[in-house]
Amino acid sequence: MIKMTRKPSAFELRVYQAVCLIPCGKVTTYSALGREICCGSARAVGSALAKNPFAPEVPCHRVVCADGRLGGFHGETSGPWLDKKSALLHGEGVCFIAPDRISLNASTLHQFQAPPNQ
DNA sequence: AGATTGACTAACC
DNA sequence: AGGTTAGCCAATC
Repeated sequence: MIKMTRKPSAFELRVYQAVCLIPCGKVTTYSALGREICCGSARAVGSALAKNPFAPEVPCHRVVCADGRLGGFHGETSGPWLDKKSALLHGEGVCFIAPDRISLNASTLHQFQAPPNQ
């Protein structure tokens, strides 16, 4: 049971909102998210998602590690939920290079900022 | 208020 | 190529 004794902080809400913007079939990394919203520490982002009070509302499964691994899901770094995360990403058209690894290509990674040059 | 942990990342060996 | 160490930011104890 995830602790939700308090309402999410502004920082966490920022993370949830950013994740919510990720379109289907694309993913983002904790660091990329952190850089976009505030700081650059993926830990803060991951920590926020770990509490994720908006489970199905926020497509937290679209957030993966910078290495291309899935990272965690439902507050667990391993388990049946991780399998679900991979299944969701695969179902959305994400390119997998391994059962637990996805291809972090420009087509797979979602960019928050619109392309500056085009 | 201080110390520890956490869905991370990059560097080093 | 794989395991360990150090760095970061915010939340929780």
